[in-house]
Amino acid sequence: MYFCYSNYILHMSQRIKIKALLQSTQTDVEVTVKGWVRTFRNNQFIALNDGSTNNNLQIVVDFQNTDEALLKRITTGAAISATGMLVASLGKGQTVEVKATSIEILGDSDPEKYPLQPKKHSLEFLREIAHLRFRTQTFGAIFRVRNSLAFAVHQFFQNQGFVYLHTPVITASDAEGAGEAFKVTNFDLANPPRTEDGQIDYKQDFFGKATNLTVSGQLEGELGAMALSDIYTFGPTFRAENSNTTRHLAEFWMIEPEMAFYDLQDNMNLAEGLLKYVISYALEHNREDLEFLNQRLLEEEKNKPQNERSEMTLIEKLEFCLNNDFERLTYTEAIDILINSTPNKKKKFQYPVEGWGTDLQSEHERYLVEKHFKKPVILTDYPKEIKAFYMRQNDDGKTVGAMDILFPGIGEIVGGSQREERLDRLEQRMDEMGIPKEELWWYLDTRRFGACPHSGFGLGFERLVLFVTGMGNIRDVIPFPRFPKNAEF
RNA sequence: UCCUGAAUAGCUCAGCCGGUUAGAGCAUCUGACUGUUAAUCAGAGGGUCGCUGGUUCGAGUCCAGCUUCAGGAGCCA
Repeated sequence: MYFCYSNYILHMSQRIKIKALLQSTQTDVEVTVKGWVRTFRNNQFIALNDGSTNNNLQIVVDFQNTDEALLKRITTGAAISATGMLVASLGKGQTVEVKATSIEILGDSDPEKYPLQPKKHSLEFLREIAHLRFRTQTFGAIFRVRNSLAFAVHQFFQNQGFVYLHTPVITASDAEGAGEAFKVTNFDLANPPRTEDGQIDYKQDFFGKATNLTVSGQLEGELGAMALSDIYTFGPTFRAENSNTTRHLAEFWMIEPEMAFYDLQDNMNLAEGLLKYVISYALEHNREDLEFLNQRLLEEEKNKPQNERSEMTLIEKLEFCLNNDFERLTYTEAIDILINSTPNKKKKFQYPVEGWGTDLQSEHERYLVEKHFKKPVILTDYPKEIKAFYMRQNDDGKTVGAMDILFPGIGEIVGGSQREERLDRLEQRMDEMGIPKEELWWYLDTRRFGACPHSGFGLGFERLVLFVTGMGNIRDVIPFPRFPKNAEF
């Protein structure tokens, strides 16, 4: 249904979303609202929320003229429908309220059993009741922001003529080396068919070969880009790593654009542009939610010692991110900075930075982003030994055209590269790294027929949501997180 | 997977050097009050102290193993 706010008010018989109502300037009209009771104060005031906004609508009940049995059923968590006059509020804390003429209980909520109380709950507890945590202010705000970010991602790419490409969720190639994959089979696991030498006989499996859930859509994405020019994927990705951290999930959503005729600079420009676009979109369209999350973070950090608190509030951090260019430097330059850094000289790093060639540890990345530059950093041109086979080899013979974007508090949010388009160089690297060329014949075909310079990257969607909402644990920014020992709900 | 820490009422936590009947705040229930903002006031109910074993006259407390959770590390997005 297409609508504007004034239309809303005219259709009195219809249910009105609370967001529209609170924005309305019209009062003294009869309205019907439906939602869930957050609290019922003083036998008189219902704080009603329907998820359209973080703010509650106050429903005033004439308790002296209302059936007592009905009043008893207005409990935290109950779904109700309320009809009454929208009036200017007599109390403080809200501009308008609804003076109810009738209240209907749509769904009771037994207060003895309903786990959510009108009080602060720990994020750990809410994680255990993830099916109900949407009903809290924090999670309502998080998932509205997540929604906006997802929409903005599509809008950013669509505005530039990118094609949204659906790469497969089930794949046969495990050659990418992007992490442990979950196996996909319809064998009876207790008794799988075996070959004569006792190996599991995947020829008899559903796909006639061993298959797994995708760990990346990149290789297929490249195939699309070699005809459509600019594509992006945005879908679920699966990693069977035994990762138990605040920034890893076994099932997460990843955005992977691939662009023909893009070099590494173009690639970085696109990634930085994307991040800034979606952040500004959220700031514009989710102001109230972000202000709530901003406040939540301030409250949380009150309990921390001064030196552990953020220098900027959440919203300041997001705005700062928009108003400053990301710092771009090479891996080699980063190593120089780290070697000469105070913590390295004072041996404060757990892993001392001794020289060129090793991968950066989290503490090194954090130093660069949070202490040295104090803004997002793009690191480029890593040693080829620590990067994937498909990255374009630089002329120096030791580095590749990789780029990682590091964000404060998150670490790596984007990982990408210019792709190696030269067949001989690519095959040579695959041989060196033990990647089976036969399995990836279709990938190599793009280098045989009309190869061209091209680039792409992967953006971890939940890490983006983590950054924008200021939350600390990735398990709190996806509705139902999957991680080792947990696939509840 | 490794390191550190934790697990006590529905939730958040206290419980000292091992010692009688395990406490508080909030929530819930009952009553009072009725323009409240996590309402307030009075009262009540609510516990296999994560699980299994061990030490001990005696274990919420000490020891071992396991499970789960949190934070950090690795793998990465």
